[in-house]
Amino acid sequence: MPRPSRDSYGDQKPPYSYISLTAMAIWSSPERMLPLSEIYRFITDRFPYYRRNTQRWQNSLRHNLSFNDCFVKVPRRPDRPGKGAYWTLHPQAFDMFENGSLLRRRKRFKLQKGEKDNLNAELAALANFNRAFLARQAAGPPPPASIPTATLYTSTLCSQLSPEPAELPDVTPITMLPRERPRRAFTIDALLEPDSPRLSPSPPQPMISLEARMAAPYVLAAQRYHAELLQAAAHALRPCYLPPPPLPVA
DNA sequence: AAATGTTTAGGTGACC
DNA sequence: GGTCACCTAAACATTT
Repeated sequence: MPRPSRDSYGDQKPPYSYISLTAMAIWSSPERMLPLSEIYRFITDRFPYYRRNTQRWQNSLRHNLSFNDCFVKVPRRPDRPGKGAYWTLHPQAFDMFENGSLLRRRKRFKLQKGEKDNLNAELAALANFNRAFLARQAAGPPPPASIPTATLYTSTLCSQLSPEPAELPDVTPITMLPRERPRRAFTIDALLEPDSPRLSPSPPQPMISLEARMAAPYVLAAQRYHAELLQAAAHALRPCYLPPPPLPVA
């Protein structure tokens, strides 16, 4: 399917659903996650049809973001304050679309109750951590006894963080992914685990491995997000929790 | 106050 | 006719 260029449908309504348009917008961003305002901007930039009646379609779009499990709300980083959260695609939602087409989904993406609860708990913990981080910054360095529970949560991430991931290849926003996708649990811990052997099958199959990597933009974005977050946290907490940096060798 | 997010409800068209 | 995906409207809550 051709990639939609700017104004590719003129004033005509494009044949994409709001879910498709939103996925497209998210997919086009370097971090594979966008705030609502940027999703709006992506759509109005490319599809003049949506420059009119903005209240109507934006309400529908927000409804879709909340209603559909395929979209995941990621709390803002503490160092990027602003209104609203970031939105991303659930990693397991990448094969929603039939034959890589955004025109129609194969089936509705629905998380099971347990999966949804886990995800919500993780994201709530992340949001709590952000709040605690901001409060801590406002109040100055805290005494060690006051580590919030969310720090425990993130400390488990520390040991699992891999180095800064390499940049993803630029992926055309209109083509969705082939079959292969990660099936790991959608918890922050699971996301930060190194790829399982299943994703890098033996004997090695470079194409599948690459596809698998491309199919997990949220994983990479989350890794980057948390690496930066924890770096900032470590920096802020160093006076209390970390040994001083080694003295330079004379 | 405005933007953002959630939820409920009703409707249409395609498909089986 | 039932089911599903999708669209629209609206009321309300939350956040900045």
